[in-house]
Amino acid sequence: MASKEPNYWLMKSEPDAYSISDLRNEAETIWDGIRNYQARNFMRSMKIGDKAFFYHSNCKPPGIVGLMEVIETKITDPTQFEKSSKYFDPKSLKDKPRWDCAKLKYLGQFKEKLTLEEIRKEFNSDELVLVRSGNRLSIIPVEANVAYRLFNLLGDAN
DNA sequence: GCCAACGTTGGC
DNA sequence: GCCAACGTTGGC
Repeated sequence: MASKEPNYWLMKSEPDAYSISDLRNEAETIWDGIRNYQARNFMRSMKIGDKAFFYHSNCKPPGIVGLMEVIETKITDPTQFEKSSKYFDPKSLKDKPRWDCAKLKYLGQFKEKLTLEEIRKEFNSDELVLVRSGNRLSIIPVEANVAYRLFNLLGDAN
């Protein structure tokens, strides 16, 4: 059976909390700590083999820094049950977890960060919701044609 | 530090 | 079900 084209995503992380360097060192990670239903639902719809742009948020300047691949899905987020975690959710039940996530593997880091400012020059908010002012969604679907244009802007990866 | 853009919560 | 109050995200 021929493999399907991957879907593309953009996933935000504050580099102070978890950066592309951290992922490069660990090779793979579960994307835990998502506590927004829309973002969770997007993560639920990820398929193994999908690609995701790693976006550094809340830093100067924010932008796309690397590329990842989805290697596992439907993982219960363990932090929801950890009392000491900032992501602890007292309303989540062990036999009915509220939060789950995907596992991502490091594919590469781009030689140059593609900044939000540069992305704004190329895309409007209908093409890529990331550039909508006030956008807070931490996991964003990316249409294939938008992904190809991003790759053109990004150039080579290491 | 400010604030726009939401999502969530809870009273009614 | 409405909506005011509140909290969070994240650019600037």
